[in-house]
Amino acid sequence: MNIKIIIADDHKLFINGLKSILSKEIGLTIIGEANNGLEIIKLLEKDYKPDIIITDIRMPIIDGISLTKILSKEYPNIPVMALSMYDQSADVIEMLEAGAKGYLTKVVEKKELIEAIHTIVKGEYYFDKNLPKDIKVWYDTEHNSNTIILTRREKEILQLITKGRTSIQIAQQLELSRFTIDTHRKNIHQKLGIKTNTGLVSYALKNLNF
Amino acid sequence: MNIKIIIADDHKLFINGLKSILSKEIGLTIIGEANNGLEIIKLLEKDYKPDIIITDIRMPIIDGISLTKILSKEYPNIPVMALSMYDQSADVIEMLEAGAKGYLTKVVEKKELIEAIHTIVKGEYYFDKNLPKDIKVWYDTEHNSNTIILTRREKEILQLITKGRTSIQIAQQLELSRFTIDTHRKNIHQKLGIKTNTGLVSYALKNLNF
DNA sequence: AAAAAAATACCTAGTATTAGGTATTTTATC
DNA sequence: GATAAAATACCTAATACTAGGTATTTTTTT
Repeated sequence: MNIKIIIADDHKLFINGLKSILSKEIGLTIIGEANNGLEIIKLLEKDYKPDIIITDIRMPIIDGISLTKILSKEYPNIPVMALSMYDQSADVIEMLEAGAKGYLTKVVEKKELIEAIHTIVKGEYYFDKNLPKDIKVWYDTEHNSNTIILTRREKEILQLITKGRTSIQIAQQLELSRFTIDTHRKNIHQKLGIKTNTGLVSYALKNLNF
Repeated sequence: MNIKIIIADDHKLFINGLKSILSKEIGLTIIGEANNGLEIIKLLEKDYKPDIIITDIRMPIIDGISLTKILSKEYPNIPVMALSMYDQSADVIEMLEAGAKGYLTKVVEKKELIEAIHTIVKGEYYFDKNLPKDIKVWYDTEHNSNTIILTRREKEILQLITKGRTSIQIAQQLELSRFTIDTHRKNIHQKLGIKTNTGLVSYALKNLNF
């Protein structure tokens, strides 16, 4: 499988370096590059279909964090990996909260970069080994990407959402309050990092057994 | 595959007859019966999961047409087949507009009944061969179950809906008015007989190539 | 038995979808 | 060139979802 990549960084030299590294790899193709977040969005609107977006955090016009927030809402199926100079927890956490699936600092070597890309495209997440290790713990408990950590109730409700039921219908069927269903919904959103109903259906049909 | 059936008819004798016929068939199980539409809904709320619902049109409390309207909205994945004494076009069309996937008159023989059940459970539709033949033509052009009769624009919009876009986002992307998108949405709803966003995603992922 | 996790319920406010219209313009097809 | 089909746009009102909370009870785990 050929992995299609878009890179965003305002340091053009860095993009060039990355391109020369990645273009030599079999199975990786850079289909687009951008110097800020807005350009990424424009590429996607032009129907570019990357398997992963690699982005810097600090960029003009639309920065990496804002970009990731937009992408994780509008293009939930395209994973974002941060590739940044900064390794402060605050940056990392902001990026991950925005929806990024991985975080590398620019000191990583080629091998780790490629491993990270493959890991993220597979649907898992990846953290730079140099990052403060509480980050991984935090992410695991907060998002938990791979193993489905939905509770029994949450799975039940997700299944009903997938079948097209509304919150009120689910509440009636399970003899619960509408508010309870909405709370579960929000928890599901948070756990899966998916914030829309349609995204949930899409996720459930692709990843779960229903 | 064992097909689970629920039957609704206010003629208890008829239900009994149907039961005795169907229960002898391998692969068919009647998991519930009801004497009116309301009872069907109650069964479903009790978590009965039929693969098909066979219903009469005229019934007390909630009639077959109202029932079908409710079901096609709340349980869009459970197909409804009408089994009725009446073969007037008006009845048939009302039933089909409500969302029924097939229509048999009670004069059909066992063989055709069983064929109809299998056909509908497969996701196709079925019409009694005795029905006025303009019905089938009407249904084909109106709903068109098998071939996708969505226009280019409609497909494009459905694809964006499946990706989790809102009407406003789609409007921005295609440089159209939000109202236009909503109109297309409604047309898609009507053509596919699916009235919810989640249902559309579900349909698109299962039946279309995206 | 205490702590943690899961499930429950409520609130407000904003945004989005659904359902019921009507109506004009553009593009294909006959 | 006429007709039909597709695409466009607008309106109102109701319903549903999303996002940000808080908070209690029940169940499980340690």
